[in-house]
Amino acid sequence: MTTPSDRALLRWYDRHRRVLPWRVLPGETADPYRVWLSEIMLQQTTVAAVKPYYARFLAAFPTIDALARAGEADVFAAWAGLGYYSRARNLHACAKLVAARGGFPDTIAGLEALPGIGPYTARAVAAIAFGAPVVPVDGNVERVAARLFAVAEPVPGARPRLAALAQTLNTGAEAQARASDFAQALFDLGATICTPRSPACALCPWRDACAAQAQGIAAELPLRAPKVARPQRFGIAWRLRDPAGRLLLERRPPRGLLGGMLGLPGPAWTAERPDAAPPAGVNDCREIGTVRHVFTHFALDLQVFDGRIGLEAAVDLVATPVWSDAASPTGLPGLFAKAVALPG
DNA sequence: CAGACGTGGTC
DNA sequence: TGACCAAGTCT
Repeated sequence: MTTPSDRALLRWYDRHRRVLPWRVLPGETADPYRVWLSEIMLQQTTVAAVKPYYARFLAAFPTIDALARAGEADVFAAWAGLGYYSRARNLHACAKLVAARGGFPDTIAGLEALPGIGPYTARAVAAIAFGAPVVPVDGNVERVAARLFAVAEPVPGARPRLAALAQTLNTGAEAQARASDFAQALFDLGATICTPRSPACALCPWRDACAAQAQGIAAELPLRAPKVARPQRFGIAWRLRDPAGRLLLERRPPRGLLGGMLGLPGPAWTAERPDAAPPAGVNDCREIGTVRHVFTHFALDLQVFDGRIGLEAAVDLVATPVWSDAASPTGLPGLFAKAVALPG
């Protein structure tokens, strides 16, 4: 067993670093706005899923000022499909604050005080955009640390210990001098070598320093607390058109599930299959099919119905009616995009 | 502090 | 097919 060498990791990074849209090339200066935007999008979200959203977002909102000036509905529409929609609300609020103060704060405390920025993102932006010598601890770094130090305690309980161990990795002179590269080297190591299922230990620059590799348990770490079962829920969604053929949508409440997003109207979702009686003022009701959708903490069977409705009845049915002229409206979260796309 | 909070890809 | 997981944060 050796000690994990910051120099060895950086040498590996110089040869194998991923090229990503939000990542600058060697010698270029990072733009805090782009670093921040990418970090928010990447929270609990894969690189592949983020790439097209990042490109569209940057085209629509090229600067923090452009984003700050944008309308809330446009920000939500650009985020639709990416999930965890409180990120979009906090993103916009954060942009307004940062634009008003003339730029991002460059300290961890200053960053963490902003909406949507927690311990991880504050350190990621501080390291990547401002060169602060800190180790942002995400799922990748947690996994690397759990294996490197053979931590057998399960997460999330082991999180504080893993974070403390991770901070010991950047104490070398090269890691201090190249804080941005060092943080991203840890991400890349976790994403391409020290992967969750079948780690490529033979290719790892820290192979000789890895306690889990020495014990032959690298692939088993980190241990996780047992998951709770996902309950099943049922719901109904109405695809109602007015006499002009426009589709009735509603703006959902700002907080909670799919908060702030557009959706199809329908009764609250329940643990039992609901009665599909059409609301008052709905005519020519017809069942189209069922959409199955899995959220983080429950699964949903959503029965989809078509029908016709008048303008007055729509106001009674929906708190905030939004009429869509488009044949297939965009800007909907995944669940309602599926329901709208259901052939019928 | 444990639970809420989306979605799509992988094995 | 289903369980797991991905650059977490908020309450």
